[in-house]
Amino acid sequence: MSSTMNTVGATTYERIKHDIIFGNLAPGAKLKLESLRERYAASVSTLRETLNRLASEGFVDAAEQRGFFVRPVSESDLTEIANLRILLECSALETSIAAGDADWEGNLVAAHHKLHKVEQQMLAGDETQKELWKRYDWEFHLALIQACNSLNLLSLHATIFDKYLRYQILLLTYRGQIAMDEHRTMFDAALARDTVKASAALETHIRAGLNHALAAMADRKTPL
Amino acid sequence: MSSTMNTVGATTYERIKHDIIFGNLAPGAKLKLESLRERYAASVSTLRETLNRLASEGFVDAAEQRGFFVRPVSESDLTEIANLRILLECSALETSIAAGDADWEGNLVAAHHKLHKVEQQMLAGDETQKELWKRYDWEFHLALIQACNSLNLLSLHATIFDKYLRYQILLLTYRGQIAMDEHRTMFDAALARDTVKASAALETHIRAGLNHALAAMADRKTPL
DNA sequence: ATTCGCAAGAATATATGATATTATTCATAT
DNA sequence: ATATGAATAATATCATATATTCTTGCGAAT
Repeated sequence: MSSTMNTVGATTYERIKHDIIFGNLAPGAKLKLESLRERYAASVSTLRETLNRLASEGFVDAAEQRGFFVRPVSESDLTEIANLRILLECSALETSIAAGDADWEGNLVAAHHKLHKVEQQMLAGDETQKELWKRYDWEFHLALIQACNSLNLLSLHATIFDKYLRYQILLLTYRGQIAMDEHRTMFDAALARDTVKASAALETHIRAGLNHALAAMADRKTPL
Repeated sequence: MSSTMNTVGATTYERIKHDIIFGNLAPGAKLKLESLRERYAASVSTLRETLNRLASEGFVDAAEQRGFFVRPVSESDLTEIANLRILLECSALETSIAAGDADWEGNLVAAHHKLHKVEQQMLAGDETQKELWKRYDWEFHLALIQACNSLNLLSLHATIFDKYLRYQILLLTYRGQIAMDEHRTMFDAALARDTVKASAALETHIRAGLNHALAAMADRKTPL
């Protein structure tokens, strides 16, 4: 997420991924290379590189000889993603709490502080902080599992988290005070090294977010 | 894995991935585009597409402006991969056993039969069947979790399985009779819908394979 | 009249070789 | 030994050529 991007490939990758997650590229939309070339000012070859990357991460569908499409959304897919996030993040959280050292604690305290602050602002009605909230939410969840000692796990989790985030953005679901309390519960349990409680709180947190999102998906007038 | 591949990109992807998993491209090796061009008879752009895909799956490391490398191997990486396989595959197995229908059972019986047959041949000293054994082992494990109702989970698992496979091939570890018995135990427990027993057997199976591979890695003269 | 089959043309995806950028190497000087 | 800088090698990017799929329109059959 660093702001200084060297190569064209890296920047267009970040931009397209961002546009998919934030709904600027609608679910199911055809990604015509010629249109993308104008929009992102990159050559076809460069675009194909990034689309192939995004395809293997699951943000894009690649149909042999027929081009690329933004991965569609569905209730079943959202449910799968949420369940996977629970599986991966709870597992990582448990090992992380068991292995975390002073640095881990310090980083976690900082991350929670920043998240808490922006959550209070949003609760007070300041909607302008949405981008920041999303970022601090991510950094808090990452800080929790950072000490899990598995780069492979962290990498898979990061992708799943982004997929989950897309649904959150798409459905504009912010759960306010409740989510804030859940974060606090996780934070306290993690610092107290209460693995079971922290993991349970995390599962509750994600499952509540899932139900909230599924409900929003159900009473949507416009189909996605 | 279909033998008929249309596009150059798809075939080179399969070939390079295969060569990494089967050690024809050594861990850590530099993947120079010009060399690959000769070896796989594809253009630079096409190769870059496949290398980017393989990079986001974790078979290749992409170093900004410095090219591509075969992902190195290490004991810690192997341990991470094995733990992830346990996490994903056990979870999938549990839901699959709970949800599997008659088709699932039928397919599972067939898969186990084929695996068992080739395992007996290998036990009798027929080393020529190694490729087939590897394939049937994969198909058996896939058949077990096929009914888990999560394409996202199956997709992640497939990648992890391949990474685990690379270590198995690299270290030439075949555990003979014991692995055969473990497969039988899982198979029986799955058909009997004994979720707990099946899951425990799977974890034992993977953990034993991990220890076997770690031991082989430790007493290796030639470093990887 | 409507559906189906099929060819010609348009649109699009795939693949290639050429060019521009960036890293690495190696000789030379401090 | 370290630093400097030209020569070399490799990567990143592009514009274009080739192959494939999609669309359209026409005619034949039901």
